[in-house]
Amino acid sequence: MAQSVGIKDVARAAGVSVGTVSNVINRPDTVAGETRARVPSAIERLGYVRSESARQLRAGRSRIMGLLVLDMGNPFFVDVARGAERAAREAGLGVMVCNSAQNAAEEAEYLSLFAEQRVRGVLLTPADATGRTIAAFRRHNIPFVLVDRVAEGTSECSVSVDDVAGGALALRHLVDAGHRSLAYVSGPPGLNQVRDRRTGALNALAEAGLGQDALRELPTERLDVAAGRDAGARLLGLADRPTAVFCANDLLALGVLQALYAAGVAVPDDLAIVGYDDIEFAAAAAVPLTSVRQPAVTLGALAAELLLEETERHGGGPAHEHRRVVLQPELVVRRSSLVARCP
Amino acid sequence: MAQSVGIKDVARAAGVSVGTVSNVINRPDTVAGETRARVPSAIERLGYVRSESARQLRAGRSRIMGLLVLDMGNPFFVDVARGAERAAREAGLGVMVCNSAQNAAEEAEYLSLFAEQRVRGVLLTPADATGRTIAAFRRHNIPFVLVDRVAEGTSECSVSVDDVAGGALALRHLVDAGHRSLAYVSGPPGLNQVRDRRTGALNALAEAGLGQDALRELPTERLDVAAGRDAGARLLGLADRPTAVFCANDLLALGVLQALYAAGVAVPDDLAIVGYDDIEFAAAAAVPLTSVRQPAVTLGALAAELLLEETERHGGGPAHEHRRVVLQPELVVRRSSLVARCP
DNA sequence: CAATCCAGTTGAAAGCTTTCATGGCGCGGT
DNA sequence: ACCGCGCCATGAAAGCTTTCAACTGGATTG
Repeated sequence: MAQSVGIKDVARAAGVSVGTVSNVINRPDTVAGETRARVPSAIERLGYVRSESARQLRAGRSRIMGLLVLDMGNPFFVDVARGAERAAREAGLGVMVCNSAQNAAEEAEYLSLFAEQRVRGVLLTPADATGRTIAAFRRHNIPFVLVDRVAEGTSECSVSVDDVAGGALALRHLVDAGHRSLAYVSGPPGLNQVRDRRTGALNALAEAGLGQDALRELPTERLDVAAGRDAGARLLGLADRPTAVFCANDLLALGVLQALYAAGVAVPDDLAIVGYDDIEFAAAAAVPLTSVRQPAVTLGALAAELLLEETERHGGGPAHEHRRVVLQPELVVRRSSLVARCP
Repeated sequence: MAQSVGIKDVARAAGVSVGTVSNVINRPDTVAGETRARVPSAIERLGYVRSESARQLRAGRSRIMGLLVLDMGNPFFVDVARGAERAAREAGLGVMVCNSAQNAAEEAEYLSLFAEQRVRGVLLTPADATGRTIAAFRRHNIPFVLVDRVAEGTSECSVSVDDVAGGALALRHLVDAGHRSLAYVSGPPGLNQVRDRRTGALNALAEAGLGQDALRELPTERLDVAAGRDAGARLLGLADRPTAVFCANDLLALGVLQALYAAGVAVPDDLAIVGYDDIEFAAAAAVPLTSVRQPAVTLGALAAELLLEETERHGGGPAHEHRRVVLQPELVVRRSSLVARCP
C-alpha cells in the first residue's frame, strides 16, 4: 500500500502542485516559507518515499558507484571498500561492492550489471591481465578508476601503492637490524606486485652493499596461509638457514610463522619475519607481525574521489585530467622483527 | 552516446515494434523464429543496454536485496554475504551489502536508502536491542529476514545458529579432554549470543557433574583481539590458574593466545583454548585454534532463500509462512585443544 | 497609470521499459 | 466459401520523478 504513494498524492494532500513538492524536496530555497511548511507534514502523513528508480530514469544515470574487487575475503579490499564508501557517501552516492573472485567470467557478468544500472562509474581491480575487461568498460562508456593497479596510458585514472618502495622499506629494516642472510617468500611469480616488491627488496640490498644471493627466493603457488606454511617448511629445510624472511603478503607470513612455531623456531630471535599489507590479523598473531602497511582506506577514498571528479563535470569546469596516483606505504614494526635480545 | 540507445531505436533498426523487442528479450518463446532472429543483431550493432531503472519503475520494485550487517570487517559476515549473494544470484537478484557498524543512526540511514530503492527485501542483523529498527522496517512494508537473531513473534523469518548447542559443544570437548578447571572469556555480558554460549557451557558442565564454579567468567568490553589480550593477562593473574579457556569469539581467542605466548605459557600443554566462529584466521594462528564453526555461508544462503520465498508470491501459491530456522554449529578440533602429550 | 519585473507556482513533457488489449493474417474445419 | 480460431505483432498506456517554460499576482519603476 504505502508503496504506491507518489509525489502526486503528496501534492494533492498538501494542496500544491507536483512541481512544488519536488522543489520542496530538492530545492527548498526556491519555495515560499508558508508553502514549504505544508509539504513535509503531508509526506509524513502519507508515508511517502520517493522512488529512486524514477529519479534515475529521469536523470539518465544512477547514484551508485561500483567497486569490483578480487576477493571480498581479503582484508585489504575490505578496507578499500570502507574508504570508497566513506568518500561516496559524502557525495551522496552509494557503493555497490562486487566480488570478481579473480574470475573473468564473473567480471563480465558484473560489467553488464553495472551497465544496466547506469552506474556512475566503477572502481576496478581487473582480474585478467589481458586488458580485455578494461576494453569492455571503455566500449560501454563506463568511467572507471583502476585500483591497486597502475594505468598504462593516460586514458584513465589509477590509484596504487608503491610496491617497489614497500619492498625496499621491508628489506632495509631487516638489513639495518643486522641481518645478512635473507629470504623472500614471493607468491606466484606472475604477479606484478610480487615482482615490484622483489625489485624494491633487491634495491635495498644493493644499497647496503649486499649481493643478490643474500636474498633467497621461495616462490609459492598462491598468496594464502597454506602456501605460507609450505614455504615455511621449505625455509626450515634450507641449508645455511637465513636469519630473516620477508613475505610478499601477510597471509604468507602467518603461514610461515605457524610452521616456525610448530618447529620450535623462536621469532624473532632465531628468525625475523616481515609481512606485507598490515592486515588486522598481523597485529593479532601470536608474535605480532612487522608489516608494510598499505593505506588501503585512503586508497579507496582517493579512487572514489577521482571517479567523482571525472564524473561530476561541474558545468563549465575544465575537462577532467586523468591522473596516476601512487601512494607510499609505511613500515609498521612489531615484535616479529625486533632485534634479538639476550633471551 | 551509447547510453542513449533505447528499445525504440532497436525496434526501428530491426524493423519491428518495441513490444516485440521486449518480448524477444523477456519471453523469446512468444516470438516467431524469423522475427526473433533479427533483434539480437540490432541490439549488438547499436550497443543497446537495457535500463534497469526503467524496468524497476515499471515493475514497482527492484531486483536487489539488501544485506545489513554489523561489521564488514568480521569474517563471519563476509561469509554470510557470500552465501546470500550466491542464493540471490541464482534467482537473478543482486545483493547490496551495507555496514551498520552497530550504529543505530547508520541503520536508519540505510533503511531509507533501501526504501527509496524499493528493495525486494532485507537480510538484517539489527544493531539496537530495542526493536525500533524492526518496527521501522515493518512500518515501511519492507520484508526482512533476521540473520543471526531469533525472531520473537511469528511475523518474520529468522535464521540463526544454535548458540546454546555451540557452547555445549565447546565445553563438552574440553571436559572430555580431562579439564576440570575452566574459564569463559565472555565478551560484553549484554549480548544474547554471549549469554547463550555461556548457558550451553554451563549445561555441559552440569552434564559432566561439575559445578558452576568450575567455569570462571572473564567478561570484556568488546569482542576483539585487544579485549582478548587483556582477558589473557587477567587469566594469567588468576590464582589457581584454569587449564582450559573457552572464548566467546575467535578474535578474543587470538588475543588470549597472544598474551599466553608472550608470557611463555604453552598451548595446549599448559592451557587449552577453544574459540568460536572458526574464522579463516583461526586455522592460521601460530597454534591453530579449535573453534566452533558456524555455517555462515549456509546461513546467508538460507536467509536469502527465505526472503525470496516470502517475496516471490508465485501467483496462487499458498501464503508465505514465517519460519524460524536454527542451524547447528560444529566443533572443529585443532591443535589448541589437543590433549597434552609428553612434551 | 502603464510597463516591468520578480517571486512563487504550475502542469506538461521527457525519460525507458513492460504489459495488454487490439487487430491482422493464415489455416483448418464445416 | 465462410467462419472461427490461434498465432504473432503492434502501439498506446502506465509507472514516478525532475525540469522548465509559462503563468499569476503583486510590487516597483518610469
